[in-house]
Amino acid sequence: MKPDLNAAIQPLVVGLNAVIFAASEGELKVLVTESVEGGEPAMPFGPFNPSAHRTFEIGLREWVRDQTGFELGYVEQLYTFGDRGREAPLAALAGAQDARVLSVGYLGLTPDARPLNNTEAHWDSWTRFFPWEDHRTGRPSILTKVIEPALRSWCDEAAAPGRRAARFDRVRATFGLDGALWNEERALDRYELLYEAGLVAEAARDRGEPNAAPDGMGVAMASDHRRILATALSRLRGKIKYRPVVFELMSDSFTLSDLQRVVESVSGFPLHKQNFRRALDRAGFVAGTGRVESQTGGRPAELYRFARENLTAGAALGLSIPRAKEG
Amino acid sequence: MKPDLNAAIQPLVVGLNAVIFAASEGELKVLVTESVEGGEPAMPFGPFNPSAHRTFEIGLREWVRDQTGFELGYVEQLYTFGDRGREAPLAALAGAQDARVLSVGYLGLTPDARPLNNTEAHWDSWTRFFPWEDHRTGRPSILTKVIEPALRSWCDEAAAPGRRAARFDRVRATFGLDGALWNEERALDRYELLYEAGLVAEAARDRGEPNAAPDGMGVAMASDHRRILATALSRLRGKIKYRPVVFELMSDSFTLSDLQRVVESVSGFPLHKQNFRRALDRAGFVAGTGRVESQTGGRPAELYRFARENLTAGAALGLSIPRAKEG
DNA sequence: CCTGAAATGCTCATATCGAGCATAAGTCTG
DNA sequence: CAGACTTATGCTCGATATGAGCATTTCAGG
Repeated sequence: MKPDLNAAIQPLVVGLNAVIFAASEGELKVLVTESVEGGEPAMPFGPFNPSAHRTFEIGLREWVRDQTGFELGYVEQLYTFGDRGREAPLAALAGAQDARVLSVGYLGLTPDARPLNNTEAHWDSWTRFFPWEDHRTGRPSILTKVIEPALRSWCDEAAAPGRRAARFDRVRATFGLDGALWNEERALDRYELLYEAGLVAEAARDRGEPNAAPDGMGVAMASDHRRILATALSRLRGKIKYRPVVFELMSDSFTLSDLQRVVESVSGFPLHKQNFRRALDRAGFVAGTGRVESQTGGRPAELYRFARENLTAGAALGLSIPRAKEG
Repeated sequence: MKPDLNAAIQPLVVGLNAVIFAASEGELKVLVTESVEGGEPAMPFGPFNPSAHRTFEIGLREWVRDQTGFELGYVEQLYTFGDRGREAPLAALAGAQDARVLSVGYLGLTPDARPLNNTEAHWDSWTRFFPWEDHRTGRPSILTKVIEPALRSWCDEAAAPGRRAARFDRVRATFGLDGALWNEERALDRYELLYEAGLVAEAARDRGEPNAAPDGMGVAMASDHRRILATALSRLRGKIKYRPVVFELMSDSFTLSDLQRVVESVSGFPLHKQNFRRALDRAGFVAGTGRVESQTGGRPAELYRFARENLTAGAALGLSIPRAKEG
């Protein structure tokens, strides 16, 4: 009955994975490193060195600094990935053999996409990896033209009628089909479902089969990095609603339209401008600075700043996301 | 620049930690195992064996089955704990030496506190460990009599005036002092703050000092298990609001008062009965079964069941928590 | 000075929320 | 067996929040 931890000392490597988001020109970007051997893009990751680092976070910050020259700001732990089968692609990337690889994923946010000190890392819009998640200019055509038909036939492929129905229920809820609502927070569920249905390139790759994914399904990433990115996007989309984390993505002063563009880029939906402002106002998140920004193309906009001092007072710490009618 | 994962192969043990909640008689209970050597209660935990288990979840389920005879139902990953300093207490518990110990914490929910097949594990109300979190019958006196004064003087202990103010802001927001609202989801923040302020027994214990915590601050647990339990409680309190997870704690049929009691026990607050029902109703989460339960002490209550079939249809998947005025 | 583009201000109908009153249907007590 | 008590359940009302859209303001540029 007595647990014996020593029994578990086996080849085991813990990696740290960072999904780092920044906003530039109203677009949410992610820090991407081109992988060394494969042609697939990856995100900053590296070993956790237990003798050097007192905590994961310390290790991560050092790691990211070394690899990208970038100093992390806000950081939170995402998820720990430990399924067998992650080794192969990671070993290819990093030279580790015969060891089980666990990764602790972290989400990092930072005000702006500062230039990087090396050429292997760059900022990329997340939409490259998840084109079906961007509804800012209407429902993406890839959904209607490719994904929905493919998923429907994937449902039909199931053997038993019961399993067909179960598959379809899942597809329906996840992708907002047949009247169900599209929930932007379920980005991870959608990616996992697409993987299961073989509609993203990683699915066949991980089984050693030739690519069978349709065109337009976004750029595949090394190992399970795209899954980790989906985890981060889902988390951020959820968190933004109940913690004022967007401001971690903004610089010191910004116009309300800037802020709105960033929130839209995160959530993937257009917002109703007036209602967005009203909500901000009520929450007391922002305070005017008196200065204005006149390069707006129209009436100059007042510059605002994040009103940290009001935070403890207010009740709700979330940003309401007043979706506009799609368009 | 090329990451070398092999460099990180060092004594490293990954443990799995399970926080298992069940509801019995309207109380949320947690599965507690008495630790073998120390006198402190612990929660089921054990090594993750990478060669035997394809995923954490599989390892965890097996582990819990062996250790408690209990079959897990709903399970979700909580957090991975990796700070240095966790080894000492864990080594004492489990005989591991000289290795860095990481734990992947999991939250498990199960309908009812079934009897267990051994005497080392039992169900315990979470309130034993966090008495300050139970506001069902009003603000707990330990808050007013012990915690608030102690925290205020902890604030004053800070050297610089700026640090005093920062401490107080944190205390105020975390514990809902001076007009700020008590947010039940911040149970983890509260535990961590109490730890930092030396008000829970673990704080002095981990530094090898004699206990300095006031009486009534709940039962200390082995290693950082109480922190993990706080993480689980926070997570559950949050999750209940946007996913219908409460039903994982209910048996097949239940009265609405049963359900309400469980939600109250989770959130630590009394709810407004009529509004709670209205919200349930609107969300379409429950369906009447026609049968009634007459052992209520008053008018018999209809028995309801979780209406899984309505789930995909509805928009909001959360349970609204209409707090009643404290009392 | 007229026009287009944003920014900003305001209104209105509707939905939701917090609170409390009222009624129903059992058990318990004398 | 009536009346008290207890819990379940139904319903209403005012206060707020939300979704939608119209109106006005203030720039830049011809």
